[in-house]
Amino acid sequence: MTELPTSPPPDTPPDARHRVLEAAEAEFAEKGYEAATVRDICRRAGANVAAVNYYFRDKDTLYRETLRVAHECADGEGPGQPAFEWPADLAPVDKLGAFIRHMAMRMHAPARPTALQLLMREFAHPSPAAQEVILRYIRPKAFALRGILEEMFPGTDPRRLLMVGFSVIGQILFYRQNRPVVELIFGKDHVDALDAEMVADHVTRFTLAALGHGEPVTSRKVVKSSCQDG
Amino acid sequence: MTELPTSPPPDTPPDARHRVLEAAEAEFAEKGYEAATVRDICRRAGANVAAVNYYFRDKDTLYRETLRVAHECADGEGPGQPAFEWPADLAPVDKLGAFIRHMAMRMHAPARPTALQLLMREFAHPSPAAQEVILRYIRPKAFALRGILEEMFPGTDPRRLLMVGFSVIGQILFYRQNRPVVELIFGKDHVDALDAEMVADHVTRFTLAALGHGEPVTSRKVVKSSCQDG
DNA sequence: GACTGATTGAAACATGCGATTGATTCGCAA
DNA sequence: TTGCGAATCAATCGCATGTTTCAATCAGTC
Repeated sequence: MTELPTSPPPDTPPDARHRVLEAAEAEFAEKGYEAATVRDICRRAGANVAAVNYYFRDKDTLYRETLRVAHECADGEGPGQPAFEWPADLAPVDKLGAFIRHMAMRMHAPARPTALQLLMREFAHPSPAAQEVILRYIRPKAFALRGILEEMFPGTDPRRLLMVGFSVIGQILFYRQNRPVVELIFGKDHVDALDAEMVADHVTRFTLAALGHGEPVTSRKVVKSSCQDG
Repeated sequence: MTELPTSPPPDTPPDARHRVLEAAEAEFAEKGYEAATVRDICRRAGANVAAVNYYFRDKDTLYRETLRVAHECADGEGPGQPAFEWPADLAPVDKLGAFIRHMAMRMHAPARPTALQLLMREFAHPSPAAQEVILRYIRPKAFALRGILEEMFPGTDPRRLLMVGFSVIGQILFYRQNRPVVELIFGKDHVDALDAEMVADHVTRFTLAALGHGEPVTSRKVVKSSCQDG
């Protein structure tokens, strides 16, 4: 068990270790752990097959490390830092709206798409290596949402608030987790038309209406400007 | 390319072909296509490795066939048959409630758990072999929901109704697709406490409130009688 | 009982995988 | 230049996988 070489601080041009790490992120995200091969990863990175053994110990360690940096780079938030920072005097209702919009944006146009793709894969079928990542990545956001809901409805049954939170997150995640199926059924065009802004707006209104704030979603009609559909 | 042997009608005790098919369903559902091996499948089926080549051509064909029967057995509905059949004079609002309850039940306690697990795996990361299955399995349900919503809100912008449908399905699917993550964050006990009945009830009230029917979800508090509330 | 086709069994084959080796090259200080 | 550790490379090893083979066994028929 010798010491593994680590990369220099990120001021130099991308060295082999970084290239392998990025290639691994892409390959693992696209194909999953089993289907991705170290040969493909190294070919993609322009490195030799031995690099994965030289910089990381083996495929499994490479995967864990890839998962770790993906978690750190998925969005700009480092671990321990507050997940969201609004003006503290913001009304709870507006906090909820900001939360929804924030999450919808992050799901629709993440800072690092392949990283999020990899994490989503882990969330669907968590490997034993993913527990820590899951806890650090999602837990704070879940608790932030719960805090908002508790602020909005103090004294409400926790199970109810839990399910309300799930309703919020479930609505947003749907567009991410089931996009291929939705595109297959309704056509890619109709799905692409639903950008992050529309989704965020809809989920916010749908949720607030369900919670007794604002009017029902179907009361006001969408203004059909130039978009063609019946 | 010779003819593949097919099974006799299902009146005989489970023959090798059926056993392999069932074992394949379980293995593919648990591990995914790549990680599942034909050796494990055959060992689980109590059959020889050659059986997969004898009854099916190869692993890929076995997978497609497994997917096909999983689609047929996931719930009692055959292809072409109407996905839902209520009294036609049921009020649209009640149809929506029935749809939600039906789907929540099917997701929470499916007739054939491993089959649904396999299908959900395909929905998350569709393989080229899954398109037909997806179209036949989900499409009718999606259209049924859309029909209900159109009936409830005639003349509403289709995109809006589409997103409303996604909100409904997203809420329900969340409990299925993200159960491991939720259990990890909030604890298995708290999640197990949310049975299909509670989920169906919550999603129905949440959705109807968002659509202007019924009171907001947080207006009435849950009566914590013993454990199960009505 | 002997023939025939369907089915099963154990063994082997070919391939691609992850992992490893040992030589070679590179960067750079002495 | 020389020397030395870091980094890279082609080549290979052991192994698990999907697939194939072919003989053995079974069920039914004549």
